Amino acid sequence: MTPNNETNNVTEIPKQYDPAAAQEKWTKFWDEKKLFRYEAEGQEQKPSAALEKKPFCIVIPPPNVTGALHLGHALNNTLQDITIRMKRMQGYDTLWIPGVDHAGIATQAVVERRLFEEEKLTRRDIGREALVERIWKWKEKYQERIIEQLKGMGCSCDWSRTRFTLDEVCAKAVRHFFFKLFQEGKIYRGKRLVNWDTHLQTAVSDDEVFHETVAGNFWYIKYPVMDVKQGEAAFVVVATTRPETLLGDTAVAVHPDPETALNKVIGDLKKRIETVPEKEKADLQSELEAIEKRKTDGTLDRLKTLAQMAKAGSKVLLPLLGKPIPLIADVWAKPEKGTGCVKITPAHDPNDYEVGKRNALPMVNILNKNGTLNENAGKYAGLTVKQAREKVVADLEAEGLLMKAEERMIELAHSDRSKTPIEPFLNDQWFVKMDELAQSAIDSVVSEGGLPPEIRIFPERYTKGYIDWLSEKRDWPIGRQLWWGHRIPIWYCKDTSEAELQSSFKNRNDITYQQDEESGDWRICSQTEDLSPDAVSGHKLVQEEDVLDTWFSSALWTHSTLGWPDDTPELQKFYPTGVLITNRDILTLWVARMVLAGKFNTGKKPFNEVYIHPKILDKYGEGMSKSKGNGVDPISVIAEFGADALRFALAYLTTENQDIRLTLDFECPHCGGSVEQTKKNRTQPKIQCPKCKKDFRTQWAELPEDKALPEGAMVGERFEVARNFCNKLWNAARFVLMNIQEEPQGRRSETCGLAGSLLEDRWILSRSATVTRDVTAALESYRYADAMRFLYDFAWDEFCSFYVEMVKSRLFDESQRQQAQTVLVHVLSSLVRLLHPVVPFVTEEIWQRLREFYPDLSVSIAVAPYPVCNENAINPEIEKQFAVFQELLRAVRDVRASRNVPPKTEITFSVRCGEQTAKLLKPMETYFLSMARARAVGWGETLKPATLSSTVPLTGMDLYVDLSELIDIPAERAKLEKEIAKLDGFIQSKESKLGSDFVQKAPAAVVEKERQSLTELQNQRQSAEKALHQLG
RNA sequence: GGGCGGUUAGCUCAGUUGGUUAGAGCGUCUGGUUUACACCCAGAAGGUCACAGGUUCGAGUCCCGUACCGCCCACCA
Repeated sequence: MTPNNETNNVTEIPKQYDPAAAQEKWTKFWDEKKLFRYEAEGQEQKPSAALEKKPFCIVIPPPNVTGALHLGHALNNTLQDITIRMKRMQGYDTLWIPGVDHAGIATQAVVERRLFEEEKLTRRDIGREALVERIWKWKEKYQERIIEQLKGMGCSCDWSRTRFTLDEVCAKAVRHFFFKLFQEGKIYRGKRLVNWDTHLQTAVSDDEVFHETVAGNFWYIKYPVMDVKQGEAAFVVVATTRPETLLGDTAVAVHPDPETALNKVIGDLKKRIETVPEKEKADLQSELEAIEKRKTDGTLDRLKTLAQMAKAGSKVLLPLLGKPIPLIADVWAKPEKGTGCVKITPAHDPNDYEVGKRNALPMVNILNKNGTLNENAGKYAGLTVKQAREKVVADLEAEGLLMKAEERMIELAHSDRSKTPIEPFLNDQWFVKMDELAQSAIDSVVSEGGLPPEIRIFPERYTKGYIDWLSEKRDWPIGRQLWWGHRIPIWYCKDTSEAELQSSFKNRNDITYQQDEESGDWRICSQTEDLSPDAVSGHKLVQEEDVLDTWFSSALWTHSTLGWPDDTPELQKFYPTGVLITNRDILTLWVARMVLAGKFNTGKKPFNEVYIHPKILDKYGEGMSKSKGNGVDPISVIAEFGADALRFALAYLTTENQDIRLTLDFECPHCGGSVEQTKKNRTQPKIQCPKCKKDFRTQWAELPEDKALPEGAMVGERFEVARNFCNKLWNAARFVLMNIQEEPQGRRSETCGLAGSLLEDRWILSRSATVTRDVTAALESYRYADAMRFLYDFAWDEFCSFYVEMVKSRLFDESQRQQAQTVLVHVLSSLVRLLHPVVPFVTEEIWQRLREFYPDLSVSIAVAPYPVCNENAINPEIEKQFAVFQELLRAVRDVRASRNVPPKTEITFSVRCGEQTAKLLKPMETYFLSMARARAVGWGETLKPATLSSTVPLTGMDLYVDLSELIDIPAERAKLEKEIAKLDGFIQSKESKLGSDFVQKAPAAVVEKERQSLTELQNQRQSAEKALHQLG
């Protein structure tokens, strides 16, 4: 019986794997079979406690609904899917919860920007409700898109549990969290300087601020001293880059003890100069000199006088406004900087704010929310900051109070959203006290008494940053001046009393309230329902306008998605979750807060492990982001290469300490030419192909005429490699399927029937077991690239290039066929199951075709048992023996290729070798014939080369290839001479090594190894020498 | 200013606790219609492991320094 008879449909297997078809088919199949769903209740056959599977849960780092996913997200989700699929196959009860994040600032900004671009409307034009409605629409659109992208990548999430950080389930958790914090006194109201975007009229976070160096000035301004006494200075001079802020000054400060402070700075600087590298010394030295000069040029004396005056209660006159303000002594004024005196503007500078608090200074806000100056600025009210600055400087000059102006480059903060300068602006703000909470999150990652920490972070080096950040224990500002988010569940009530509140809310344990010390107003927090304005009779309740920081809700993600605060079966089963897989820039903002919130709410850590993966960079080494335009849509890669290729490529590149650099280019859909992706064209909706001059569209196409153009795919070498690998696997499976059609032996166990005596069988089984062990270990410790390399090399170099090639002849031999099939199927089955977590579609396709022959295989590879390493099959001796065969085969092929033997010409060869080796290799003769078209004619210790043959000295053997008329004697001689020269080099270095201290000092085993190696080299040299003589 | 990572073949990257002659893919070159696969097969060329010092019998690997690239955090009257 020959393969490929007409009774079987395997001949229909296409030569090329078709990713699109497989993706569509198996996505649907998995969905229909509900393989990725976890059903908590209503299950017909509830497994007994003993049979209940161990739980393993991952919650997705919810992508922002600001836009579609790029390859960075693709990486993140691929790694999660690999992990969850492996766990599922290993028999865990798995749950991967998908979802998206409302991303307050970013999403509102995107929608607002669009509103303005398209309709020239601002949010104030349409109002809170209408804006929020629009953002919801945006969210619906992008959530759908994101979920589609995740599904397209093959993510095995339980889609029925998709969550959104603003949905009811999450909202409930947020309210409970806030209420609990408020009740325990961990939430308070304070002042905080925010980055005010005067264009968008919103506060933006530090992360959304970028600094740009602009040309500016350093102005020296004289503040006249009031009631000058004998020996006192008439002016205090301060230097500033922002003269207009003097309108909000409430003091001028000088250091209380400038001499000591200055000496300390000088001392520190001197110490540093000694330890610092040479090239930095010069700069520091001149800095030191400049500071030391202050002691002699009168600066210090003046500061000392001013310090005295400050202590005596001197006042200065605020220029332009003519307001008396105190001269104060405060350590914030550094005698080594500027003039040594500093103006204090508590409402517009974070440091000044602290000074203001310390010295009980008034805080004068001079800004309106739109960036113009307010009534506190006197005659400057109504001007923009820029206009005010010019006028202030002019007026100061006119009054003779401007001492000088220096030119200087200034780092100016700009809003990333509107690209306009940021104004620091002091605002009322809600805070969470971090002391205890932060400590609990630190404790979780610190190992004590040699025990592993509660939460392990991979790679370990990230633990430090996490701890350092938390150790600062800076209170967490949780309010945002936005409309998109969870509204802070606080209602203000004026002029009431505790008794009144008690009677209004009696028997309500979901209401709690506190009185503001300053204003006497009451703040009422409601855990569940929104309070109506007349909830307290005779008073009007007003809800807080601000919403909560996005991280406040995402901090709850691990338990809110599982149903907290309710004690759901899911929460009981899956919390703490297994691992959190995310990227490094949110380790603090998100991960740390999840730990502290999780512990605060549930008493338990939110996850056992955290894995931080690398960042995807473009060819310029820049991270992918929407704003830069270099974010590549995974779907466009999938369209070109398939989801499996995308996933394999990304996992293959996920190494421990290197970011992933991807060079991607456009492929012209018209001529197929490659168009380089540049910084310029990567944000354009359409591009003209430089070769065929035709236009194609990109992912940014919006206009109908652009969208009508064909899209240029994103191509990259790494994806090609991965696609080729998938295709290789596909074809290996195709070969196996074409050769197993007759009577299958039924489902075999992992080991039985495999104890064959053939070298190649035992070799591939040993290799398969080793790879199973190594891949599993690598994936379990998040070494994805290692795992991929093991699989790639095994599948391609060992299974395909050797085993499949060798097994061919046996498949045609009735007596050997069955054993060959058994091993072949066993190894393929292990291989596809090992690969399934990475390349789910192609492996499912193969699996389902295998099932046609082996019907008792699992219904889907997604729930098939993950291979377990059979330790008994691992045999290093066999692997060594096989390596001898490989060495010889390679040598024969090399002789053929380098001597230009025509491919069809059969050659003969003999091998001088020991009895053991001969016994080993003789049974392999058939493979030399099939794999190198070379016929073995002799094996033995005493063989000698024929005159017209090529000699290749190998490890413990010499290969003689009979070349007859093909021989080129001078060329052979040259080859041998070159070989001898090379060997001489090695021999010489070995001999000198063995003649040195090495022999005494190195471990005996290493020395012995070197001796053997030298002997081997000498033998080889001798063989080459002999062969040279033979040639005459 | 503090912290972290990187520098290995033309390109993109591996390289386990120090131990024979430093690996892969792509690209290049040679040859190939071998019945799984041209998204393939066989073979070859290509490296002062950034630079300088040290420890060691032995350094890509450990230590010190230098240069360059990248990231994070803080600060900047």
